[in-house]
Amino acid sequence: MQYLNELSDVQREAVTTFNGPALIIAGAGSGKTRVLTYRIAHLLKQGIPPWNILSLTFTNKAAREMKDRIASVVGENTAKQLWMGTFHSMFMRILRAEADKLGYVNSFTIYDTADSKSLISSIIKELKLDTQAYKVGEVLGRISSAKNNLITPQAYAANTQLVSYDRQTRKPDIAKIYAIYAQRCYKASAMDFDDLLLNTNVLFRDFPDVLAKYQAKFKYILVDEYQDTNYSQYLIVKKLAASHKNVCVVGDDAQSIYSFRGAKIENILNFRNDYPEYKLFKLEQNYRSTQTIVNAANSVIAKNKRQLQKASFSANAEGEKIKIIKAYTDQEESFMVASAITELIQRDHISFKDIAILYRTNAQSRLFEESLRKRNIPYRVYGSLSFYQRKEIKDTIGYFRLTVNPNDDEALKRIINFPTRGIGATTMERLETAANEHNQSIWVTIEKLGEFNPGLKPSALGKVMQFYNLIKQMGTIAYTAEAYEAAQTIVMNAGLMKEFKADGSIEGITRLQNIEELLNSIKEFSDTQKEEGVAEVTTLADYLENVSLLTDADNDKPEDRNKVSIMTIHSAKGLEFDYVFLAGVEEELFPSKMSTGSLDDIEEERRLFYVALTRAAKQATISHAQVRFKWGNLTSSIPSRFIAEIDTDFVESTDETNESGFKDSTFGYGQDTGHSMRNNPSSFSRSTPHKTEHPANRKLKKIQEQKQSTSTQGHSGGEYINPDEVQLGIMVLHDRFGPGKVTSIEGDGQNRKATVEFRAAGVKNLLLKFAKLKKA
DNA sequence: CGAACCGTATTTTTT
DNA sequence: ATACGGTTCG
Repeated sequence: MQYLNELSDVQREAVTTFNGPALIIAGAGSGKTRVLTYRIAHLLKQGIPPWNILSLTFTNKAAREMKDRIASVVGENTAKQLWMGTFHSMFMRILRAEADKLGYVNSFTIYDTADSKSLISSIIKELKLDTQAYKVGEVLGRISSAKNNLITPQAYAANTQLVSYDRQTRKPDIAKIYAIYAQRCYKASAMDFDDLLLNTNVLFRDFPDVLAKYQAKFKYILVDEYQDTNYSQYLIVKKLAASHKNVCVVGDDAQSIYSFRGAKIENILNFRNDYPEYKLFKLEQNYRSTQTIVNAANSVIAKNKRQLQKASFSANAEGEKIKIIKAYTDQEESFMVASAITELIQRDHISFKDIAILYRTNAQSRLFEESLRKRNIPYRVYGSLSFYQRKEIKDTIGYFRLTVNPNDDEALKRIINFPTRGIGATTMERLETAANEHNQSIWVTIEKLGEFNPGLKPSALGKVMQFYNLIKQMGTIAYTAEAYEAAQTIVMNAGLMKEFKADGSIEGITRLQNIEELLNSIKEFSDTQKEEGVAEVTTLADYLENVSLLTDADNDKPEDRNKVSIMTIHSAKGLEFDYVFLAGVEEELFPSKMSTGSLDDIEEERRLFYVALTRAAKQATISHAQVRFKWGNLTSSIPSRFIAEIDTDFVESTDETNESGFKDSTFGYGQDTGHSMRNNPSSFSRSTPHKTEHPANRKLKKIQEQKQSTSTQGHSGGEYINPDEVQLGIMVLHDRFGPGKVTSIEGDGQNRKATVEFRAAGVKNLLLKFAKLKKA
């Protein structure tokens, strides 16, 4: 039991006490993963067969890494027989085995968010509802949260609270949409992400013998990130553990950041009620971060009301204080962060892989990409647009999906006219109407054209039949042929290669490369399957099962191993980096504008901030900008309240920094608001964010107003700028410290772009902003 | 039916 | 700004 020596006392206790319910409260960096892996290794060493252990993680990546670590203790052969993965992937596996009981084919499709949205959008149009009132994302959100709380369409319609809420928000027909949506998914033999959990609950509820089977199978259950489980997940675990109660949950209430997805922090708070005989283990020592970082993070999270008692501490070096980068604009922020990274690399010889830039929203990634690229710093962006969400990949996979499950209407609608084969809107509308009338998929409708009689024109009919035969002929190979060959054949026969090759543009070439990458990944997948002896022949159907739940983070390429990581804080959960740059820490961005409504929302944002800080092992740097481009407009921002909430002992203070951690000497908008920031620094931090408009912004707005009014040209030298007068070197667009100088003009006539350079006080002379000038 | 054009909404976070 | 959806013209 060599591994037991590598653990602290509490950790060892948590590893070796393996019977009965256990709650492990694991603060950030407390060696949680280590405890989980050793606990499982320990179970295996006790002679528990791996297939009796169910271990649920938050991401595929976490599962993979944990499996590897367990393999190094107990051997690969044992480790790979563990049931270890995300809730979604594990219960998908069970649902595929039991699909017939719920009336699905076992090759059922997984609808991703895009599929769900597209289906909901067509239902809204079908019902002739106001698309302004019924926003697809919102409707999906309502449906999703209903599902996560195990509320069926019938139950939804009968739930007075939900219905009256919908009525109040002028969306009385959500129940109806939900019902149709569920029905359509069902007839397409498709499940969305939430269905994987919902249907598992249905399965366990309606088939007690099936539940009993899995209860007996999974003698030991472990759940990671328990604070981020939703009701649906909670209930699955509860049911499975009901007889033996060997359930070990690990989590940290301070890191609960997924309530928008239905996660219930109560699950971890209420564990003691469900299992009164539970044992509690508190892992409070942070082995990851410096004392400064841990103390700083603690000082912020202390502001939250709802939390379990826990004293997180670090015995590591004190470390450097948290740095604050105050930038004038978002562009400058990215520039300064890139400079700081360059310095780390050149002066301190830090590896790229030990550095991360974190932010609140994906949209912030672009500027950092640009500034890193300019300095030749290799980086990898996680999240944003995943490989699998690229159009060409979705189109190609659409063919695979349709051949595996022809009832997959969303796939069919996606590709029936791609590449274009003359099947247009009218034809599709007729087919869909007929399909809906008979409550069948579009595919079945095509098979029964004679019977359903959608009234297609002869020419359309011919084209539809041609498409039908194409897919039909591919259908057989999807289940029989080797995945890679099948994929290649389909890509060729569908005319996809021809379509992609025809486009010689840079983007077109990238698309082609992406398709090749997809095909390679299929080959890789079936090779691994063969090596592991999973199956003799890996079919396309097998591949699809695997790919449907993959995310961007799962697509790790070897060449990405030493790069700076750029990602949202949410995706950084569970990761750690020596140096963390936390960017865009401004009011309305972080905390998000959407989350400033209620105390609960703010507390979740604060937990998110806590997660962000505690990703850093050696040093955290926080940056914020005063002016940011948002929807093509300059908007001014004030530093986030969270910066002021950090105990000042842990924040680096420069002579320009006041006690709340902000420089007060740079850009105040005193002239506009009537009170200068310089005289009143506290108004910067705590008070409600007041909208002070940046002078440059005001000027820009005027230009836009002018653009819209066809009559006035504006007067030169006055408040308006006459586009015709914008020439190199002239001064336009005042900021507080004076006018900006036009340094370059691109394009001509209607679409000129002028680059205007400002000189901001105390800040280097580097601000570049442009105004798009159109002739009125 | 398809390409080109125009107007509008978009930004919270993800399995 | 950009991407998407809707409309219009060929």
